[in-house]
Amino acid sequence: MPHRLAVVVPTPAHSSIGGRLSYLSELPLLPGALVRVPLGRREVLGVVWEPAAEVGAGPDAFESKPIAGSLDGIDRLSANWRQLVTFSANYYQRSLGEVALAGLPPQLRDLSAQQLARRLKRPDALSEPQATAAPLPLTVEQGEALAALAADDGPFLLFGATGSGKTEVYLQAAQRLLASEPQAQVLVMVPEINLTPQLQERFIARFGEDNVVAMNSGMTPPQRLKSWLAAHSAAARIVLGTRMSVFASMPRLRLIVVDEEHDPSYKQQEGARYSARDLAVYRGKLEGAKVLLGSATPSLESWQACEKGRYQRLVMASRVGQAETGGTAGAFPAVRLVDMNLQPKKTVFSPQLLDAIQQRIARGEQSLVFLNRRGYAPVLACTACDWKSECPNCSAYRVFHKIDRTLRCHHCGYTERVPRACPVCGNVDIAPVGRGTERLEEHLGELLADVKQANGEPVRIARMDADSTRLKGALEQQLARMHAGDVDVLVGTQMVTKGHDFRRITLVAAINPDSALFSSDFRAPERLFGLLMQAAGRAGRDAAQAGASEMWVQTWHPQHPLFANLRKHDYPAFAAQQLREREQAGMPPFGFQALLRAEARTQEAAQAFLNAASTAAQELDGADRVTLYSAVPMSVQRVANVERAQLLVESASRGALQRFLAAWQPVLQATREKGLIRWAVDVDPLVI
DNA sequence: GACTCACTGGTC
DNA sequence: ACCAGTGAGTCC
Repeated sequence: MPHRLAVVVPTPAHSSIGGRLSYLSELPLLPGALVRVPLGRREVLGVVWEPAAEVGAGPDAFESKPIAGSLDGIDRLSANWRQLVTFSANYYQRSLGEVALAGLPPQLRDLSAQQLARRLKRPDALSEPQATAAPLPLTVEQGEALAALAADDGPFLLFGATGSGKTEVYLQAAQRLLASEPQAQVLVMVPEINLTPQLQERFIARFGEDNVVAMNSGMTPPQRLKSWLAAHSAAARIVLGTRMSVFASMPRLRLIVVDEEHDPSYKQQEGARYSARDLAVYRGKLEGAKVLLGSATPSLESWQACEKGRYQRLVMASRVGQAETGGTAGAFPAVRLVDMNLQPKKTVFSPQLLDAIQQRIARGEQSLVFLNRRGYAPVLACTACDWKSECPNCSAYRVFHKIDRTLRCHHCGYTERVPRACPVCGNVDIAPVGRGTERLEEHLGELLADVKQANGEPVRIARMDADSTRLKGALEQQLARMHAGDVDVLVGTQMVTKGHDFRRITLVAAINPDSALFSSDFRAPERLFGLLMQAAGRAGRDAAQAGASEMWVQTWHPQHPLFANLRKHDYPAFAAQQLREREQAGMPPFGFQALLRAEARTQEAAQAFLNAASTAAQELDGADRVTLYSAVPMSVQRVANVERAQLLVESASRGALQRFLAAWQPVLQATREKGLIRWAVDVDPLVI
């Protein structure tokens, strides 16, 4: 046993063994090698992190165990990959092992050596890559974007209007790269699993099935292992995945595309809370790969980076098919604001909007109506006493789902049949309050009951949200119905506004987007503007109908400045206005934030931990360059009977914040509080 | 984080 | 006597 290995294993940062553990090995395994090692009574997967040392060279404070085996059949992970993991772990305050193992397919851990060997041996049916689709002709703007991409190092922000053909730019950028560098690999990230299939189809059509693999959490473990191995061996040229794929091992990575880079899904919301978009930029620099971020409504962080010259902006302002005919912003749907103050009380669909929808039905065109709330009603209430459908485990109401007569908590999942009578006073008259997509669909059905299509058939209304698409294949089926023109009006949550290329839609309506206008979350306006622009982009994608397309917004605040910029489809003006406000307030991207979150049996315990951590922090070097706010309950204070609180840390300097957090870590580990369940640091949080 | 162990309180 | 639930401690 002459060699000592430093191995990272999946342990949390706050567990006294968050760093490297040392094991013994007959062979001097090199950094990046995958090993199976004993940890307590279990056996876990680990990665060798440092060159092997002779036994006796280091301190012998504890008894090192021998490794249980090594995964010889798999190439070592590269120095770049390990550096990406090291940076991520440091930046997001997590252990090396947790980040490293999160980037590896779970089956590597579970399979025995023999099973794995069999997997590796299995010959891939190496058919000739069959690319069936030819590149599309480029617009002038697309051509210019590709030329700029080739001429510089980046990172690049492709600011392209919806329908301007960003995907074609990604495809051809990949194509040009692969043509000039036969060994190169490309990583393409998308925000949601839902968006992978259609993009995957386009990439497969262009590059052939063998060259493209997908990576997302919806895949089965064997599929994930297969994709990972294909990327790791560089057999797959293109990896298409969700945020987790930023950690895909790709030895010849030369281009990273982050589509819809503004999308909050790129921020992991539990465990290691990394931003895949930000890590993509870091990884590009590290590996010498170009980074191309794309969006019609970029994050203000990326927009500001362009203003400062850190990112290079590529602009595609016109829609494909309109640029050539000399069309301008008129090609985008006209924005119609409905002042709800002027409507009769309790109006859900204003008469104007209803009329516009009916006109579409008569012309055989489709409409899309969205409301950011699923279920029938967000609350059920007794009309006699003050009972409301509160969740017994959370500080939130359970949502009424009429379809199966249940009350469901959207936070902890607790579900019950709707009571026949009020559980407090016995009154049988309990009523839904407010509305979700189910109720909206029902209401619209009543309003349009007598309306007929041109052929005399009744109107077809469909609903699309997380509930209606839960079953396997349901989403595909609903999308197919929509594309086939079997639906006249589609009611849905914001999921209907993302990505899908519906050709026959000429009207999009936001029923009640006002809550975001006055939210305490400083990013709410940014998200709303993006959502509405994106939704508007669903309308009039077929050039012939573009002129008659409309985006309707029902609001109680038609004078809000956000809508003035929306009318003009003027993202740059909106961004400039928001950035001025952010700068004055010292908010991101001008200031930097981190949250310390705590979960405990009681709210007092959670806050006591945070306050103790805060007090201890005052003693640290560099504490004068950060601001620590007081502990506050989270907006949903209790989930599944766990009380939650958080503490905000701010600094004008990213570096100062990073240095402070690193110094704080051991203090946090040493802070004990009775009743505390767990805690975590969230760097660059999206939701405060 | 995953796991074990020791201890508690409730039940037949 | 036998559990489920919980809190504390360990893991190279």
